[in-house]
Amino acid sequence: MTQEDNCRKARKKKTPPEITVHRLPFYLRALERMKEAGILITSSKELGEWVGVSAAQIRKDISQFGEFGKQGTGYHTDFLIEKLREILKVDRTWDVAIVGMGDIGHALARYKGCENRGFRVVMLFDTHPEKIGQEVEGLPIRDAATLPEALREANIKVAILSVPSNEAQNAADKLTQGGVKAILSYAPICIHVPEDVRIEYVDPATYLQGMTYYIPDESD
Amino acid sequence: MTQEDNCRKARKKKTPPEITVHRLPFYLRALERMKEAGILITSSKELGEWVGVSAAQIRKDISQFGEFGKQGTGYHTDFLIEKLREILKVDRTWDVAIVGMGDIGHALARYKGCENRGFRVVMLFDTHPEKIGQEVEGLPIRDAATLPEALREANIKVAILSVPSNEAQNAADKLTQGGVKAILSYAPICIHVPEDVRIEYVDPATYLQGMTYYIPDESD
DNA sequence: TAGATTGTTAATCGATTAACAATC
DNA sequence: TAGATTGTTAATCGATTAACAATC
Repeated sequence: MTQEDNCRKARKKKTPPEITVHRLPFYLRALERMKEAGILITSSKELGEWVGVSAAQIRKDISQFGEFGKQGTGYHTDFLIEKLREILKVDRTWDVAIVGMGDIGHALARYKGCENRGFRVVMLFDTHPEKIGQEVEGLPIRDAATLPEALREANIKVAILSVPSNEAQNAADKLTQGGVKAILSYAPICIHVPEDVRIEYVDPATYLQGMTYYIPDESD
Repeated sequence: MTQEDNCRKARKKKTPPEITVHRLPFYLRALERMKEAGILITSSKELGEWVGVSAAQIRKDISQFGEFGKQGTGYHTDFLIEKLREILKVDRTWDVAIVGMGDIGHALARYKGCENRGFRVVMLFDTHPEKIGQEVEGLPIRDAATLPEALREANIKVAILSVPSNEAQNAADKLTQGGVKAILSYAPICIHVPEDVRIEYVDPATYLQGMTYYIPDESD
């Protein structure tokens, strides 16, 4: 396929749906585990089984971003990992700030699960005077009042928000003022951010409440 | 509307889509905050603004479960809160077990954000001998080998899974053996569970990776 | 070549939105 | 009564699945 063809295609194709982009990290993680397991080449069928998605869905999703497979063969695990990392922009390491050093904030500051997956916690913030100055994992907790400037200076684009609900909107405003473009919020409320800022919600209680609906009432 | 009408309707109506059920906890949380703010009556429009959803969506979602509003008036905040709690089955307190007492597990054991929202952490488990026996928030960390029996005895239906990826499937199997019907997993991999068990994934790195895609490359 | 699997198109399915009659 | 807002229906939009030609 020539460059011209690629161009024509890119023009014709719509931007990939958000729901597709959100599945990519799962594909990436499964492929990394496959690689660890020594699987060098895989198929949409096999990958689908690993991530709990249909083979057609996998192919459709991946093909939105290019032609990374080979007919009759499948996908080279290594190559697809590399491509997905590029697409998701986790072929680099993003510096991350945590705002709100309660239990969740503390845990995330210590958590190593985001390392090697594109993220590194580099700054911690809180508003409580008694917390400011304390160290967690070698990082000092800074005064949240200094947020926008500190983030801008350090060119931080990604933040985790783990403050109480009633402080969340205010803290998010400071984050966006500081140039943050992606926020992971542990507060169970809708936060309003500018168009070019993404926000995702991961409050555990919210998720649990969505599951108890399906638990049948006691009758066993 | 008569009881007969209600019955006929219930028969005709399909079971509410999962995506609707998953929005309900957000509605509930917003309504609780409205109540705190002294808002006694609200509308689909106002609630929609609080949760970032269209008014039509709100009405459609809520009407799946009954007629809780009044034309020309809106919804009584208190009444709708009560109804949503019943629907989501969080008008009671669910005992929760945490499996995997790493940083996330520790944080969730201490976290108070799930209380008053239908959940209470009552049991902690880990496989590491050096952790077993330790206390967190007054709860002993138990041997994960005793999982199925302990859960069944205590009639625990809800669990949080915060073990490393490679232990997640195994731990989930023990949970379902113990009668658990809802699992909140912090491991970034697809876990296979029986049909009557729900599982939700909340790995922070996975969510962050879905957002960095949208951050434009440096050019500012 | 025969078998396998992709990338893509068309068909199906489901969710959201718009509109409005019902009614408080 | 006039104004407002629900619950619901029909129209639109988008996502998933099925099927298959292309091709390794």
